Order: sequence, then structure tokens, then C-alpha cells
Amino acid sequence: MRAPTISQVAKEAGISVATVSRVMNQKGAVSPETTQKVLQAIERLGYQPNIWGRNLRRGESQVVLVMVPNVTNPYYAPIIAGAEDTLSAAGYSIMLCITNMDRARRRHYVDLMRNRRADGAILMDISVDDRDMVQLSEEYPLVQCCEYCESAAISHVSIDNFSAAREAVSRLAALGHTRIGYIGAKNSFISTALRHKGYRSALEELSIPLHPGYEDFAGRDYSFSTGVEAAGRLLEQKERPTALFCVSDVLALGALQAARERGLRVPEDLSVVGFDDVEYASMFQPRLTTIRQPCYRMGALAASLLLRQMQGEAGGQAMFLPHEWVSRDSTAPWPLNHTFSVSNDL
Amino acid sequence: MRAPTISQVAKEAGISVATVSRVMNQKGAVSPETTQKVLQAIERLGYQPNIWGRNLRRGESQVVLVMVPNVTNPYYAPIIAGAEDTLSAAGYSIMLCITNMDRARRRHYVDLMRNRRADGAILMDISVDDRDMVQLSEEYPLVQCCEYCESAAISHVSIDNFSAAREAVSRLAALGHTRIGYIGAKNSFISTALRHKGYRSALEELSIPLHPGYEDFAGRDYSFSTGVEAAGRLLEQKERPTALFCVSDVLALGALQAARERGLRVPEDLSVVGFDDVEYASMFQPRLTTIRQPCYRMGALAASLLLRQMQGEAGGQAMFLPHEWVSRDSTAPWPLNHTFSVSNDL
DNA sequence: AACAGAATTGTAAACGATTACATCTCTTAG
DNA sequence: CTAAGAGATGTAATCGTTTACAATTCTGTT
Repeated sequence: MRAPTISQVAKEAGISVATVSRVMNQKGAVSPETTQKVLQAIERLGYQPNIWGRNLRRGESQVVLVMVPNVTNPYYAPIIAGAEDTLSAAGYSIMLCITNMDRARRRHYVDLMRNRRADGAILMDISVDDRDMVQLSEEYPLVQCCEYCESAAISHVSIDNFSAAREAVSRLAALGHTRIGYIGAKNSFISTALRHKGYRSALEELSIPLHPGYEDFAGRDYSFSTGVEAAGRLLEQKERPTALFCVSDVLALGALQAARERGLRVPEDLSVVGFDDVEYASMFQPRLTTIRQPCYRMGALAASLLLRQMQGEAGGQAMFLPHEWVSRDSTAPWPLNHTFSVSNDL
Repeated sequence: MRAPTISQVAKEAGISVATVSRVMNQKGAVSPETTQKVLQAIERLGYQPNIWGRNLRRGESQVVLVMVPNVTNPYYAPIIAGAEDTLSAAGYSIMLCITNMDRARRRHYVDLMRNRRADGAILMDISVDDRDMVQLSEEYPLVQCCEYCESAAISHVSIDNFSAAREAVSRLAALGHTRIGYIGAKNSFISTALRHKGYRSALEELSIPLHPGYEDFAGRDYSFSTGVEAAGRLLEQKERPTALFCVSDVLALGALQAARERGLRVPEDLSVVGFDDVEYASMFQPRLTTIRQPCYRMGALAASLLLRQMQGEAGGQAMFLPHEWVSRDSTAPWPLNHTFSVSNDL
């Protein structure tokens, strides 16, 4: 009742294992008649090659590891989907690793890599300064996606977070806003840091003085509730911001909630800008103005970079995909002409 | 520069491979001094056992396959997280398989199973009548989660979809609604079918005549846009429903959108009930009334059932976890007393 | 007819781990 | 003092592939 092996197939077909193997892999010359015999034997026995024997012999697993901080944030879904599509088209399976931003967990997965369970990895949970990864990248094909380790020469694909943040703030300024708040997050992702820099840089360029009270930070996991809290703190000030730039859509949702709780209308009393353009950013009212990241494409691109590296090409390249400002209902000019009301077709 | 093997460790420690293996696996007696020598050698060389050699010899992979229709629907995220947590605690890694509800893709993954890439699987993309799976379940440990194949004696964990749907409809009726619409989906998931039956059963019990025009169906993927369309059709009727029961939260979001487009207020003019209670169901306004599924627990439970099966226990058990009616802002009594307005603290 | 080379097939050695069995060294009981 | 048994270690077979190399048959050329 055990799964049939190659030698059973060989016996069934009345030839040697080597020939069966040649038929399976279509390398080496095999006569048409023999090929037929082998194929029929395979069919009869329902033979499937044992992957461990193959891996052991070939020294490769046809598996790639995809390491993601969590999978409850909808931001990652299309990235994973993109990676999955191109990898599975190339015959690879993906092994999903959810780190929960936990150091021990990350280490565990790195070990999976080291004992050759996977041929390469796409990493999305990378701190700005990640020694483990630099080390690992010298031994195995690695591609970083969205986040990356600053110092290292490991391939990565991401958007230009600095410019994107600058653009968001400039757009708000162009609408007339000068009291522009910032909601960041307490994590060590480079994207977070760059968006913060972008925010400040834009203010400087626009000669808007930096108001320390206008910067606040949500939890490291971008969670809704911490977004509500951070926005709440910003909005409690005597001279509250008229616009809020949030480093993620979920945080922007939190800001919306905080505004509602205080009777502030969005966008009439407060403009809110998110980041990412996750799928549901346009499913509720007011639809969120945000910076769109080409998530699916980022995942797909990361996957093809990795495929190339696994075929022996050198890594280390940095690729930036274009972001896009998506203007929807959560932003409005300031001050808004209140003479006639601007309702969101409610 | 290649990864060190067990025999290199043996040479380094000046003993045989058998002893090294014994130390690694902590089985068989090894003297304390020898153990020390081995551990030091392992340390010096940075040895990690080659997983393929081990799998080949042991006949198991310590991997389980998690098959999911897609990963962009936030419904699956906590299930995956739950499965991941219990599986990785037991030393298993998960291989994520995204089928996109595609037959060929499913088949591909089943093959992964057959060539022993995984020891077992958790399946979430299962049609009511799935021959492939029944067949596969006779050969390998399998657990179905959320969806399941009706005929087969394959383990599954889910909620009681029939009763949940009945409850939703009864609750709406208890609020005074009699014109209750249904938005289903054109797929072959058993949950969809059971919820539909539950809807009809509740109407019958309440002696509300079934109005064919009050049933409509969104696409098979529960997508937002098809939800908007289906709800649109329902609401265009001369005597439109005053409440809508949707078989998923995303569809309910679509219904909200369709209502907005027609100037209908929710819940004043229309009550909407979703299903699942995905994370963001309470992040926007109006917060969605819905049936909550204990997703994380379902994933975790499926994982432990699978673990037991992989240890040799028989499968075939059906487990139902309790759902929960979550009343929020998208439902209201009917007819609503309009004398004083019921505003959602806008 | 003889031979070179191509085409086809087979034999056996890897790949790196686990483990049944054999061997050897000590204790300890009789 | 000897036999038995426990404890520690080693030898070699095994898991199921792939593939270098050898062996055989076939083809066409001289």
C-alpha cells in the first residue's frame, strides 16, 4: 500500500531505473517504444517521484520561503498573491512564514533556510539594521520586498517611500492645509522611517514650521486601535491639525474613527490621507485618499528577481516601482467654502 | 563552502556518524564526554542536518499544506494565523497553496501531496461534491476547514451555517422586518448552500412567503463589485426589501455602497447583515451587524485535528464551533419611529 | 566485411541522514 | 574466576532519486 518507487516502475516496465528516470526528466535519449512502456507503467502504478530522494540527489528543493510579519494586514495579501503566481508558474512552491515580528520566530525560519528546506526567500519582515539577514544573504538567494536593510547589498523591491510621503504632504499643502499632522508607527521598518523623513522634508521645503505636537505614533503593528488613539491625541490639541497624513490605511481608518468620535466631519473639518491603498480603502464612506503601492507587481517582481538569483545570477540590485496618489473622498481644500455644503452624496 | 554534513561533524569530533546522529536525536545512550565533543563539533562547524536526507530516511516531511482559495479575502487571514500557530508549535512548517478556485491549480497541489512534499493538509477550497478530495483523504491525513465535502468522511471543522443563517433572518424579523432580501454567491461551497437553506427555512418558520425577487447572487468569489451589483438589483424593485442578509461581509459592504448610490440610509431605510465578522467590519461607518465566525480558533482546531491524524489517529470527525450574532450599526427596527431621528453620532 | 560513431540501455555510485546489528569494554552476580 | 548483561560505539544497509560511465546494439561509410 506504500507509494510506488522508481524501481517498481522499472520492474513493471521491464527495464532499468535509469531509463525510467530519463523518461521522467526528459533528458537523455530514450526510444519511443521504451518511453511508451515506461509511461504506461507509471500510469498503471500511479507513480509519483519521491521528492526527498530527488531533492537529496539534485541538491534543490523547488521551494521558496516567504517571510511576512503577519497575514491579517490586508496589505500583504496581494503581494503574496503576486509572488505565488510567478513562483508557481516557474515550478516553485511557497512556504509561508509568519513571524509576528518575533525574533525567535524569525530565527526559526532562518534555520529552515539553513537546513535547505528552501532554495531562496522573499523577506518582508526586515528591520533597518538586520545583521542576521546580511549574514544569511551571503549564503543563500534572498530578496527583500517592501522593507529592506539599509546597509546590505541584498536585492530589494519597494517604492520610493521618501518621495511618496513628500508628495502626500505637498498635495495636502496644495489644497491649502498648513496644519498637517503625521501618524507614524513605532517599528523599525525602513519604510516608516523614510515616510517620516519625507513628511519633514516636505514641510521644510514648504517653509511650514515643524510642530512637534503634530507628530504622533501608533503601535508597531499598524493596528486600528492604536491608530484611533494616536489620532485622538493629535485632535485633542487646542489648535488641532486640519489634515492628517498616516503611514498606513488602517491607521487612516483609525483617524477617521477618532474624528467621528469628536464630531469632526471628514473631509469638511479634517482631511485624512492613508498609505498603501489596501483593497477596502474604497469600500466604505468616505473613500480614503491614499498613496497606492503596486503590491501585486511588487510581489511578482520580487519573485522574478529571486528566480534569477536562484539560477545563479548575482543579487544586490535595488528596484523601485512607482507609487500613485489616489485622490478620493477623505481630503478637501482648506479652508473649505462652507456657503454651500459639500456632501458626499449621502 | 558547502554546508557541512554529518560525516564531517563525525570526523571533527573524532567519532562515528551513528553517534553524532544519536546525539542530535537524543535517542540511544551516549556518554557525557562524547556528547560534549559532538556538540562542540556541531557548534564549530555550524552544522544543520540536511532535511532531505532526514525526510528520506524517516519518511516524513514535517510540512503541512494549507490550501486556500485566495488570500486577498481577509476572512482567511486569522484562520491561517491560527493554523500556523499550533502547527509551528508542533514543529511543522506550513506550505501555503492559493488555488484561485482553479481546478488545475488544485490538482497541482494535490500532486504535491502525492509526492510526499507534505505530511498532511488543511483544505479550505472544497466543493460540496469533490471526488478528488475523497480519494486523496483515503491516502493522506486531511482536515477540511470552513467548507467541506458533504458525502465524505473527512474530518472538518466549521460553524453551523444553517442555524447561523436562520438566526440572522429571525433576528431581522424580530426587529419587525418582513421584506428580507438575500444576497448569496454563485459558488459551490457548502456554506453558501447551507446559508441559503437557512434563509428559506427561517422565512418558512416565520410564515413569510418566499419572494423570488428577493434572492440574488453575487459572483463566486464574494467580490465587492458583484455585491454592489446584486444589491443594486434587489433595491431597484418596486417594493424593495427593508433588510438584506448577505452571506459575507464584503458583500454586505457592497450592499452598503449600493444603498448609498440610491440615497438610502442604513440602517434607517435599510438594514444590512453580513457574515464572518472580518477584521474591518467594525472599522468603518456604519459598523456592520454580522455573524461572527471564530476564525482563529477554527484554524487552530483544524490544525490540532490534523496533528492527531498525522500521529495515526483515525480522521472523519466533524466539529462545529459556535458562531455569534454581533449587533452593530447597520441594523435597526422596522418601521423605524421617524419622529426623532436616529443618527449614528456623525 | 569491418569499423566508427551514434543511439539506447544498464550498472552502480553518489546524495546525507537514521538505525538494526555487531562489537567491545565494563560491571557485577554466582 | 567466569558468565551475563549493561553501556558505549562503530559498521554498513537503507530510504528513492539522478547520473557518470560502461556496455550493447544499431547505422552508415569505406
